Amino acid sequence: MAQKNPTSADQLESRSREVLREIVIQYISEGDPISSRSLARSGRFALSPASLRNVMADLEDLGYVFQPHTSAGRIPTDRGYRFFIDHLMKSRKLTLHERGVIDENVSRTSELDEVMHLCSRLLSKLSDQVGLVFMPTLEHLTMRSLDLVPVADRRVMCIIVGTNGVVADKMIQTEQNFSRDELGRIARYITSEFAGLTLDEVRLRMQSLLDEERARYDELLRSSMILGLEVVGGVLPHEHELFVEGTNSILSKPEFANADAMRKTMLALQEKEKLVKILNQLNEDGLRIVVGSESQFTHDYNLSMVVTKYGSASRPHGVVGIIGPTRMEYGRISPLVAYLGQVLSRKIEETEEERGS
Amino acid sequence: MAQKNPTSADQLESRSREVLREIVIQYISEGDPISSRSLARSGRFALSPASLRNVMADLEDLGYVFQPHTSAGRIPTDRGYRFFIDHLMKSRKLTLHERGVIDENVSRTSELDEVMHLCSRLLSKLSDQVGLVFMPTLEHLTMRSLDLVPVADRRVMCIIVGTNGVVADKMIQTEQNFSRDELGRIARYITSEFAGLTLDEVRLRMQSLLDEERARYDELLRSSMILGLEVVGGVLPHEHELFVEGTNSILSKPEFANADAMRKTMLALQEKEKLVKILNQLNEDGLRIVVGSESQFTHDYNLSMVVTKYGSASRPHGVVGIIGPTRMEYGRISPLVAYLGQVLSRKIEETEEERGS
DNA sequence: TGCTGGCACTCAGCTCCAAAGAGTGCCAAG
DNA sequence: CTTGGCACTCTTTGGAGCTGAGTGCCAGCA
Repeated sequence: MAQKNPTSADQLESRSREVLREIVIQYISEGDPISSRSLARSGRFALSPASLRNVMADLEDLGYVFQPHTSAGRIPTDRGYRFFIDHLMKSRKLTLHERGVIDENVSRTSELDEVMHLCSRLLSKLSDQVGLVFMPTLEHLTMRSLDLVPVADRRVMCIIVGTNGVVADKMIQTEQNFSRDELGRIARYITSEFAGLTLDEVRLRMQSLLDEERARYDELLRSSMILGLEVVGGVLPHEHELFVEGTNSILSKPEFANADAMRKTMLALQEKEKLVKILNQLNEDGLRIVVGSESQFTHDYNLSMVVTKYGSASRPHGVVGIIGPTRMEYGRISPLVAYLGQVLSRKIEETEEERGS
Repeated sequence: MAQKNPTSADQLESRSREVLREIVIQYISEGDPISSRSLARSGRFALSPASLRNVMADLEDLGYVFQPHTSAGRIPTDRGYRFFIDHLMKSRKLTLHERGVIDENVSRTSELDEVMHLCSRLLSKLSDQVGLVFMPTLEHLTMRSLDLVPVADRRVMCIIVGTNGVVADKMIQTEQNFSRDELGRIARYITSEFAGLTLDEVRLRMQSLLDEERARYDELLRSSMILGLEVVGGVLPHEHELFVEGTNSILSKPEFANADAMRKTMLALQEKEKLVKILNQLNEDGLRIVVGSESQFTHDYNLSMVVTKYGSASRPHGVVGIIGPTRMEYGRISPLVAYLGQVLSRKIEETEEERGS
């Protein structure tokens, strides 16, 4: 019997823990409700099915497992998964092969944008789930230089290079027509004046400079600020960029075998804004696993996420991870995500150093 | 009885034509096999169901319709659709509303890339199908100017502006480190030397210039050519860009209600390379409708396309259209696609003129 | 000759039922 | 506390039977 109450749940009787673990593991690999007999057959318990049934009934009372119908085996609840993940799971190490594939691929690319794209593809492929790489707002990006290139009548292409190697580009419409030389002068001015600040800070200072007395008679200053605000002001194209790769792989999962579940899932994955919101809310460092009902987003859909933040130690950068059915191999996927987080972070630090020198 | 043989099919007896037309129209709107009775009920024929059955049997012999099983009504075959499209279909005019939505939206955007994106969204929304806009290779793009911006150690951002307003950007790795000034000089040199040529021609001339005697001692020339070839040589990022918008909408079509069809369809839509290949093969001008089995791509999937080329009169540009289940309202969708093709073309011509002046 | 009503036939889809199988819960005995 | 046994529940599967929609064909009629 369970002498623990549901609220102080992290101390299940040792036997119950083992049973719960076995249920989750078996369920993850089979996908069917787990019966007392199949637990007994596993050989992991010196107990008869009847005894296991008692334990299972307790686990059900505590809300860790449930039966889809009276005469069926047990399936872990989200709560059961949670407990499994927090206390029972043993992460597998990465295989040499996985590590090799990642290292090799990543070493071949140098452009940061590409690396991120690559990572989401790799994640998707290696985990057979949907890979995510999220590159958060550039508000905190530190500007290293700005370039302005005339493209057409009153149309200017802006290129902002950040200290962390991220490059943002944006097309803007200008009020007046600037010549190539004027644009060059303005860009040099802005670079010299604002390099080293975050875009947020740049925006603030530009605004205040524009309000100052000096802007009245300093033509270069004024047009620079007006143009600059245009650049920094709006949403940059790369902002909130979210790579979602491998939606296919999720289509063949048995939990989405019926058309309705499939449709719902696909629609959910298209709602990037919602996803971005959730990802933005993650504020702990390290690996984070969100199980089904724990999040607004994954709530309805039997979806879970395994994600981690990446970025240089000094400056958090974004979120990388996978999204897939709640019934997934957390033990295999967690180290994968963790490793890719590390790889991305290292890559970013490398680029920063390179630039620093 | 049909006195025509299947091969000279475009001259069906007038009555058969009407029946086929009615079958296709009804089937498109209902989605269920069409019976002789429901044709009779339509009031369009002064004939009894029994007589219509005879006509239908003829149409079946000629391969225009088929029965999913012996005691079911008739469904058009791909061949039936083809005949309908070529000879029987009456295109509806665009509604004021549709026209309004398109005009208003398009007039609000000026950036060409954005316009294309917008068009695929509009198409998808207005047709409730998957919208496509395909921007073909830039090989034939005429270069107006080139800019080179240093981004990091041996990394350079290139911006090519075409005479038609298309802007391509690309990040390249260089052998040596160029200063901002050097890059500026190189860019100016290339622009002055090659503006007005297509990228293909640019590539050729650069290669031959590099092989010339002069390149031995003219340092600027040599490094310009090496860098330039790097820029023009590889595949540019925008090349083959294909916007696919509104995959959601297809998910709720009844023909994809079962999970398997849905999965296949989604997978098909992800295969952009294949799609690009098909789109590239379209070489007729004007509206083109590809029905199911007529194309490699749409073969397996019950998919059809309605597409048209767009671009200025002088220079074809790309392909715009929709993709959806074979059972779709061709009469409503065709003018929509045609109109969007016109709109895009006009937009492109406008940008060219603007630049020409 | 062409059209039509009638009729036999086919077939998908639904409901109903029975049997099988998988599992559970509970109890009494070890 | 464990366990074998047993009754019970519930899903799944398959078959039988019925219904309705539709067809093809034929014979009679204009």
